[in-house]
Amino acid sequence: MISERQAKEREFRKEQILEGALIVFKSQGLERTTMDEIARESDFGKATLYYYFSSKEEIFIELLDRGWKMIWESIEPIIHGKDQPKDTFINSLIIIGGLVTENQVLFEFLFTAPQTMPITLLESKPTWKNYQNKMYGVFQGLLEEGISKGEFPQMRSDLMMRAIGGLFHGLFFLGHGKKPVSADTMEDFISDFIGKTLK
Amino acid sequence: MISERQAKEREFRKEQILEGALIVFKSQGLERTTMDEIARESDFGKATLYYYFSSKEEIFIELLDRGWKMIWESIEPIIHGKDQPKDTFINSLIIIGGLVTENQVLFEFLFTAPQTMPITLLESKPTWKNYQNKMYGVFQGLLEEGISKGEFPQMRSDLMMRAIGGLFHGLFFLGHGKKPVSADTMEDFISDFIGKTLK
DNA sequence: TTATGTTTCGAATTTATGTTCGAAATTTAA
DNA sequence: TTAAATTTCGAACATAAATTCGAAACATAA
Repeated sequence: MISERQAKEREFRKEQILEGALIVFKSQGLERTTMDEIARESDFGKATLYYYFSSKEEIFIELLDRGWKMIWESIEPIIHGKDQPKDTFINSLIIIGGLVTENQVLFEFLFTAPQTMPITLLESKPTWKNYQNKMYGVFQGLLEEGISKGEFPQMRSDLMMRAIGGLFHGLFFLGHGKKPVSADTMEDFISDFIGKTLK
Repeated sequence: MISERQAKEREFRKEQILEGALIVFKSQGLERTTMDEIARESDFGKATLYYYFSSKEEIFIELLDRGWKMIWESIEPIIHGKDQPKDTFINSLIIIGGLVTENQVLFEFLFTAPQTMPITLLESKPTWKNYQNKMYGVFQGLLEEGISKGEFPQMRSDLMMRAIGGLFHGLFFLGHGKKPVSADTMEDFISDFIGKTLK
């Protein structure tokens, strides 16, 4: 039988492991990350990792699930608010921008990990993918609504969605050199680019 | 001693191997690609691959080198032409767009591979990276020149470069689902987006 | 034809690393 | 205090896949 406190400690240790794993995954990617490195980084024995997680993939997936859940939950209230599409859209982007600057390492991982992931991990219909789909769906819906109401200029919303996906990606990488963006640049970027393009 | 014809045949076989490797790398990434698969795809024995290349990484690098060389050489004449910055800029993008639609598989690889690549492969200052840097440098230079001449609206050229990097990336992926873009979409995209934003 | 150079590849070798095992350490609760 | 439950982890195991080996096939040129 596990007490409340024990459960909390167990959860805390999971988080410690996830934190260490994030650092390694972010710099090495799924394949090149070894359980030895995660163990070293999180300061547990390698076998202990298997006490908390059943495999390396599970750790990876859990990072994505928790991260995307956080994103979704942070924009949900705004989405369900009563603002006009354009305001909802821009406010959501600003919220996400804020999260990103708070949490560079995590977000760089969230936005880039899916591209380096084996297809098998997508076929299991993971939780994080649902949140991601919901989010993209909402954004595209807002764009379309905004266009039909004349709040946005006439444009192909699917193309614009591609651009936005690319833009968020571009926040982290210039060209393909690995040079993370600063908080200021991020602010500038949103107000400058989104502002000019959509207003 | 190797005759001219032998050299050509050898080069041809290298190309066969690279062609097979591209298919596998593109769908599996560097890590999950096995020499067995490259051998099967290119229809050589596994050991034969080592006769032509010294390692799996070398094959990967050679694909990047040849690809980026091709991009650079295709825009170089335009860059050295006498057009105004804005025209040079847009024409270069159009050229690249053309190459991309001709060569989807290769370009998807060229634009996405660097993100999945171990840092060690970047530390060796590879040839392809030089071409890439030259290209980005030229683009940023054109932007700055165009801004100062009033051909482009006032903007922060470094931010716009980030956007452009992201846009090219976004051509291939919507969100993070692996759904390559069609040739038409690509056309639309360039004329629609670049047109609206820069003109 | 034959000797020399070139190319091919199946099988063996090596290495890296994900996962499991089993015993020890620690914590909990009576 | 002590026994049961929980947590920890070093060492062993298993496997996949990169690379090498060595011999055979093939081509070339005298």
